[in-house]
Amino acid sequence: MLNLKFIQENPEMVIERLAVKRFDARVIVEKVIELYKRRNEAQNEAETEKAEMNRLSKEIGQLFKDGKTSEANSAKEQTVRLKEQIKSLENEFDTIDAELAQLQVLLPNLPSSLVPIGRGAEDNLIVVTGGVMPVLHEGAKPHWDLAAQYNLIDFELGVKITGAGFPVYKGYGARIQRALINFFLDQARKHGYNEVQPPYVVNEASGFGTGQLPDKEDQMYHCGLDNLYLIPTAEVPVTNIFRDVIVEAKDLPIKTTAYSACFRREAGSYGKDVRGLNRLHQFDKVEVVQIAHPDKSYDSLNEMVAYVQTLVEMLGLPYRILRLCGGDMGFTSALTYDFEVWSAAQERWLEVSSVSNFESFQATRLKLRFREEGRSKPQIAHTLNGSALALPRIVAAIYENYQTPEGIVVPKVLVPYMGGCEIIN
RNA sequence: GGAGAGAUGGCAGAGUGGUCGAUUGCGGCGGUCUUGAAAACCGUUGUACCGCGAGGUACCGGGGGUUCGAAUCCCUCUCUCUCCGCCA
Repeated sequence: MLNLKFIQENPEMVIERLAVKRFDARVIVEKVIELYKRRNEAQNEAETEKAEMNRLSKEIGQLFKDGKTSEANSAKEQTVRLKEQIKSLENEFDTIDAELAQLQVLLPNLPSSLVPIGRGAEDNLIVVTGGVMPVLHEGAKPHWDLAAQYNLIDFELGVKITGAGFPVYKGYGARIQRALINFFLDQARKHGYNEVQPPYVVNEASGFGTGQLPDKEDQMYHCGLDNLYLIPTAEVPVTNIFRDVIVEAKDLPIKTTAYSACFRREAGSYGKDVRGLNRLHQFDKVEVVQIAHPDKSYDSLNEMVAYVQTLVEMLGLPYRILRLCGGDMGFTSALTYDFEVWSAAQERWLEVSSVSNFESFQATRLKLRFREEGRSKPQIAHTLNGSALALPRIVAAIYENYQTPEGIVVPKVLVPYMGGCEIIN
């Protein structure tokens, strides 16, 4: 979330930048400024009275000690009125403070100056295109047919056990999942990411820290009895490792990776988007997260984009990298690059990764700070994350792009992870 | 699930109504000493908000209460630990 003082000091800039995200912030910003001022006034008055109260209390204590009971008792009478005033000022402060907190979470993050103007997906900027488009043989099939033909994924069985969007992977279909997870984790480790295994269920504070709550609870599965949420991405538990933490500047950037299953309710999705592996309620993903110095966070972002690029290239998939326009970006992001791979039988691009710099937006919520050498005060850090990578659409593209009349060829880098299997048939 | 104990600064651990933002130890930082280091000794060492500043306010798990005054007393919630039971 945006810092209140920052909003108060730069109202026009906030309104202007948020217009890029097609968000009209004027009413909220003006309200924030007004409330902020009133809150400060209440705080100042309350604190003045409290200082007086503290002074009186000490005096009364001393009077009792000295045996001057009647003087002490008359001083006590003075405190009655003070107490009332303090109480009412504090109530006012609390009320305004709560209103401010509510407004504060309504404002999205400011987009970086690199963000293209635009309304939706059609306005995203293609910054890189790579890989070779495959030429499929006659009778090539979409991945859901291939999955059935080679007995790799059983969608109906998932429906029976749980419901739509929870497929059962079988045989080589299961093995290639595990192969991809291990491949991605090994690559991340080679690029300096520390591997962790986080919880798949998080509490409210964690959901708030990364920005899923309070607004997007309908996208997460909720365990009502315990008031916990199934994670929609490992970003949530991994980034929350650093909630309420002050790190040393010399340790930045802190690079963490984790595999997790991800759970998304995907309320409102329908049509061809949900066919096969295109959109699932449970899927596997390896995530990379960085905690960065504010001066260096865009270096981190570029590094992460370059890293994800190596992954799709090693898998030999045709891909493109998009810089998301203001209208298509997420609420919490300042700059986002999406990776899409070509799914040759569906003849469509599938999003497989989203790499974002959140700047101080999440870190402000998380109270994630760093301390510079010397005695300077802690400052808010920057956070970034990216999928590296999300499995289902990668699997869909591999099945479709690598299909031959003889079977599905296993990408070279995965063969060692598949016990030497070079073709699935 | 049953019974009990507890939650204090980076960590350990005192503090049961006032001078306690909090004894002390360890760790960290600075210094003395040393060719250098260690040891020893001395000093220093939380965070947030308000204020140009001097300074003020808040924070001893969260919330509420008693009191002129609460880390300390009361209520409540959450969490942790120990033992028993169950179980991967």
